[in-house]
Amino acid sequence: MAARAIGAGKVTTKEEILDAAETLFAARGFEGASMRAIAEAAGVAQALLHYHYRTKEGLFEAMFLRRSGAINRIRLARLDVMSARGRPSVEDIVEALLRPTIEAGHDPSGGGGRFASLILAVSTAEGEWQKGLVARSYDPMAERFIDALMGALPGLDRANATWGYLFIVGAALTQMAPTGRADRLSAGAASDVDSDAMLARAVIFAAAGLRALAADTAAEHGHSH
Amino acid sequence: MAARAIGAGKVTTKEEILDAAETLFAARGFEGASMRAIAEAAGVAQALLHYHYRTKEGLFEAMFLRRSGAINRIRLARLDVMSARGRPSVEDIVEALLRPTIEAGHDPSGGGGRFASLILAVSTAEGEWQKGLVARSYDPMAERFIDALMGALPGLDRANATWGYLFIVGAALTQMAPTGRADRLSAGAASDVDSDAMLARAVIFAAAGLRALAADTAAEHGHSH
DNA sequence: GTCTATAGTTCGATAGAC
DNA sequence: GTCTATCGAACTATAGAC
Repeated sequence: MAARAIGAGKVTTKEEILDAAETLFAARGFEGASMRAIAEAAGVAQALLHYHYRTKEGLFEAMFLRRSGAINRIRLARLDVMSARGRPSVEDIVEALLRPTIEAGHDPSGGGGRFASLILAVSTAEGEWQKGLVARSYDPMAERFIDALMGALPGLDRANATWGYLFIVGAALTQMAPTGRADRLSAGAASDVDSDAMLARAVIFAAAGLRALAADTAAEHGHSH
Repeated sequence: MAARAIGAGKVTTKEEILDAAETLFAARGFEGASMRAIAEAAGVAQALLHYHYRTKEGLFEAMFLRRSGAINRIRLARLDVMSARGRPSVEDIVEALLRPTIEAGHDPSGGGGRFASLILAVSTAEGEWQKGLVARSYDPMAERFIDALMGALPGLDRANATWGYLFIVGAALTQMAPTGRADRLSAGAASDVDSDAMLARAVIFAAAGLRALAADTAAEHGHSH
């Protein structure tokens, strides 16, 4: 039925503009997507984009915060539910972290699985406003998940929990964009279209990696003290 | 003395253009970096870029293939040396895969640690010529490392070895770009400026993740047959 | 809130002198 | 091989009618 995953009520013009912006920014990058092309994709005049979002930068920020906010609310809600039931496992935490972004990719209104590319582009950009956007959007959520990882793995210190968190997000995000590389390199045995299979592997991979980092931390502390 | 890491002889104008292109493309992306800005950074007239590389796309390809070729030659040479001495460990394979890209980041002539962002941008771009560029540059090397991983971990099938390879590359590449996120999220306990510390963690994380994927493969085959 | 029209800038690429 | 000068197209953003 393809119900909208963001916003409950009627689809406004402002949201249609954000949808078009998300698709085009994800496909062509910030500089590669023009206001003209976004306006055309949204079926409105170009001047309307400036009326609603002032500048191209403003439009990008609004688009980015809408999607990242929706994803992070789901992530934290799942973490809260799990924590209320007792101490969650590493696997549960990793799944709560990764699955909402994958499911956002299934949302037909949005970038169609390409929001992951957008996050990567923004986080590696050099512009100050883009670094700030990443920090505002993701740091509070990231800190909560890093804390949760330390809670699930006694012996994992903050440095290793942070590395682990960043490794997991980097590993998963780079596989969410539909590049076709998995299919080609595995001769069809793995497919980046099958995001559920990817997620299952990522959880196994990440949980084992985190446990190894925790064991290494404990070993080092044992040696030096 | 900051000797050049690419090319042995005198620094030609063509190479100076490639150096400037690498820095600017990495910092601002393909559309964000203009031929004007690259020419100015290289200290030559803009028309000279077109004389040597025909189009902006041609310049980008030449720049990308120079650096990726240099990195991949080192990777494969290390893998060959290790393989000649016996069966290399998972840790050795992962280190041979990741360290050359980190060391390319130390090369003062190049993108200064930002070539990693460039690889991420190209691999997640939608353009056909960019996907083709990634395939030509990296697939043959990737296949050799996937084979090596399967050789080091009996029980790891091709699908899991491919996922593992892609997870490792994605996890490491996203941490090589100097975003400052590690410092901020860990309150200074981890730093993305210290690439050696990052590499040590990445090797531990990746090796454990791969072993877990191998164990899972074996368990599945045991169940279903 | 939405449109048409356009100002002002920057872009990739080429012509042609040296 | 390197330069200056410039063309034509595309860009962001705004003015002003409805």
